Amino acid sequence: MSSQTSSLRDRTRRAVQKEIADAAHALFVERGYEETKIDDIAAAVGMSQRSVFRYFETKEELVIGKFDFAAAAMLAIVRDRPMEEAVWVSLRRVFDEMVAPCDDPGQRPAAVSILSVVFGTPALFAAYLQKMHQLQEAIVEALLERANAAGRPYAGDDPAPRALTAAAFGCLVAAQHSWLAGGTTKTFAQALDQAMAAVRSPQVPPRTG
Amino acid sequence: MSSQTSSLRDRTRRAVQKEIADAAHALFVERGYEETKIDDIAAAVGMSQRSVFRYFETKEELVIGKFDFAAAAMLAIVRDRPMEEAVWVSLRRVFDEMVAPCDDPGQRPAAVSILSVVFGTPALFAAYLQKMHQLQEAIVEALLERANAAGRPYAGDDPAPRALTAAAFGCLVAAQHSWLAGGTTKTFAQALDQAMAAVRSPQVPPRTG
DNA sequence: GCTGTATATGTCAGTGACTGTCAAGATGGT
DNA sequence: ACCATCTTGACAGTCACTGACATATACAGC
Repeated sequence: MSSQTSSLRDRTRRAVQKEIADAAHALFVERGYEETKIDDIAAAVGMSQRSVFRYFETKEELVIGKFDFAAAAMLAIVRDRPMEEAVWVSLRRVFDEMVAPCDDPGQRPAAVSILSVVFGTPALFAAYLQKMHQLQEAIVEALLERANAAGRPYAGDDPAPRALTAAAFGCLVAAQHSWLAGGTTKTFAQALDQAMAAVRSPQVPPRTG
Repeated sequence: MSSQTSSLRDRTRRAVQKEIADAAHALFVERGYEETKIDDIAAAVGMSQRSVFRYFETKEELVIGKFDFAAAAMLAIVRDRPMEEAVWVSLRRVFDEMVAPCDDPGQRPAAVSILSVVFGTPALFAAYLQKMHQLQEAIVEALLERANAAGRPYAGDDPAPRALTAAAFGCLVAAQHSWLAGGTTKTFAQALDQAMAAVRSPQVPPRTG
């Protein structure tokens, strides 16, 4: 019952998890998500089907589980941003966690292939939207706490924080869609900034043609 | 091969569909979605499991298929709104199709029970988000066509229409969530108006020149 | 009425994601 | 070396969903 932050067993577990996810990812890109059976993934890593499900609750988690890492970092960002900062700006900073892998030359190919599979597979996309919604709820919670700490709490039934966060996530997904559809020519940061500016332009709207 | 808008067979098919959906709905509310098997629904309407799947592609469609009706009406609204109207306002009018059942005393109990099941069942909620996203895409398409018809088309890569629509749908879902969580005390129209106002509060008409 | 064609339905077998269970094996601490 | 704990494979089972085939029912023309 050692409560180490990272025991040996924990580390090996993470390693095996990564190995399975990588093998699955490769197969998904190669043959497609639906066409790849759990047995194929199990065979690729030399395990039984049952053991794959001991590391991932569902097939979808093999792909969208990658966003769980970002989730923790995003919540930390909400808390660390200056309390006076406008919510919309803080949310944009939160999304930097999603932007980074897409615009970093090293991680970009992997990020694009993941997003392509997600956006190209209805079942996966539904799971992705759900995960974003969970994340959204957690961020709303963090925003409420931040407002409390700042001494200006929201009214109990004020829909503003939830609505703003939902709108921002809408922009995030819309930006991902546009960015992928446009052949990922510009940076994802640009696509996201444009989308978010279209909904809530800063004080002075930039020249609109 | 009669191409009537509503042949006898079409009508009986709709009737059977409604009968199945109603039976399923009752069982879902009574025992819960996951606990209700397709066989239970089939037995309730005196059919085989196979026949249920001839009327509904998936178990989820038994619930969220109800939104397909609204979808067609919503697209019509986009097209019928004055072309000068701000997109955000048109989207609010589009959502009237979702508001009506929630605020009409006659349909309200049914609407609330459906939304409760959807928001209370992760698998269903994921499917719901996906369906809203499909609807969203269709509405973006309609907005683009409307802009074309008005003589001021969007630039090919302008993320504004998609971002605005995504943000509006975010508000819709957030409002539904708040409305349900708050015990449906106020009207849903109020909840939605508040949410959408929080994102684009005083709709300042863009100074184009 | 009779017949041919299209549609609706039941039955059966099968796939694939996922779960519970149990026994055997590997591991880590003492 | 020993024991508690974790890990694994094997097996059987559930449930959503699909394809195939046979049968029944409906609707047409004659």
